[in-house]
Amino acid sequence: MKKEENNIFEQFLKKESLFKDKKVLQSGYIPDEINHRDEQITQIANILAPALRMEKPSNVFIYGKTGTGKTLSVRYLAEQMKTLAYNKKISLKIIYANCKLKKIADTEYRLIAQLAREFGKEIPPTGLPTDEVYNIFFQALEEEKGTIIFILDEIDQLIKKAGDEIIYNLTRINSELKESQTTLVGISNDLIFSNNLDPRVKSSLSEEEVIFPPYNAVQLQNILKRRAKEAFKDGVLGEGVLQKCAAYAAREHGDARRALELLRVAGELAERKGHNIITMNNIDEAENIIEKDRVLELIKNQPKQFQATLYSIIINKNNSKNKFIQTGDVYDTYRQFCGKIGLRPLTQRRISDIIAELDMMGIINAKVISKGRFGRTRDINLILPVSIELKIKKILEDDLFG
DNA sequence: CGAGATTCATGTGAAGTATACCTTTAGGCTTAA
DNA sequence: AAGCCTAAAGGTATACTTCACATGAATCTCGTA
Repeated sequence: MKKEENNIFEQFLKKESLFKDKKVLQSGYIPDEINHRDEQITQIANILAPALRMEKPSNVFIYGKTGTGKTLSVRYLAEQMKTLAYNKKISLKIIYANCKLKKIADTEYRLIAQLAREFGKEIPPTGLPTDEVYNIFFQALEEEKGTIIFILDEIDQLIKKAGDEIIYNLTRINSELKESQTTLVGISNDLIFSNNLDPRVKSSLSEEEVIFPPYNAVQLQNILKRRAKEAFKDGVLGEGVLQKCAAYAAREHGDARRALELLRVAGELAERKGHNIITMNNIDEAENIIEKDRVLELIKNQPKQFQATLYSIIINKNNSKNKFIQTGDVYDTYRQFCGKIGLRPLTQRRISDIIAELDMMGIINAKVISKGRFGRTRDINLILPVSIELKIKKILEDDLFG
């Protein structure tokens, strides 16, 4: 421990970064130009353009799987419209809300409250009658005196949880407003979910529809190439790295977001190891890390009861060696476990729901099956690699006992 | 032997309860004139 | 007297519980060949 050379961070600084501009690869980044989405962009632009002439644009419904550029394209257009409106002094407000974020906009109340907050209204997280929130919201809209466009991302999640009345109300608000007009832009990952909608809602929401098809491997490569050029310094990309990245992502319905993340993490990995070139191996490692991080992060943020339930499932899997884990078994271990750590046990009814939710999150795989004479149950499986499973177990133990 | 009844272990829907938080309101206290 | 604070009253959303009924295929039952 003598001089600055021995400072551990000294080495870090000396090491030359592979990145030129890392944020280009991060998820919120909006590039100047969007590849392979010209058709969709002009389509949406044409639909929304009337807003700039103070006319009401039609509502739009946008479909497409994750990472097909929906959010990106819409935000890109929103930016452009905002600047234009600002320059020409047109009264136009565009509000973006992601309905998937828990505790922010995943129920009717929260969504409306969140939207109202965008107008600078103070809304408490709970306590107000929903009508009241609607009133505040309505008033905020009226005060705006102009065209307002709502972009509701991942709207399918919201509707699945809270029903389709919200959308109905939102579309109807428009006819009651005097000074302002609103347009809804719904973005959905789920292509078939609109079939379950109330027909009234469906017709009012999808006055126009735009579909974002998945990128194919070639398109992904182009996107990656363009971004990589801005993000990395010259010559740090190993042979075939981009291709591999693209191929990985194309395998999963052409998810560009994933491809970019893969590339970024691979870059970080290579950098941390002190390599000055990114290799195919880094991509493989990145793939593992991303998946692991996603799951671990998800699990860490779960409520205690969810964690306890998951823990019981893992215990059950290791103990019984049964090919099938049943709800009843899980519940038994769960109860015991609750006693051990002093957690008030929930009913089986609730645990059943929790298991279903864990399934939705993709942490476990639970299928309802009937076993004839032996009743009916969920057949629960952990779908994660063992390496992650152990880590999860550790995290849960830390969280639950600590 | 096969059609229909039975059965099990849990799924699932509806309605009720507990909790946490919100606003409003009224009474009591403080303060300034 | 006006202003401010506090506690109580009245209300809501959400997570959870309670109750009751629904499921669906392996197994049982029993009539029939």
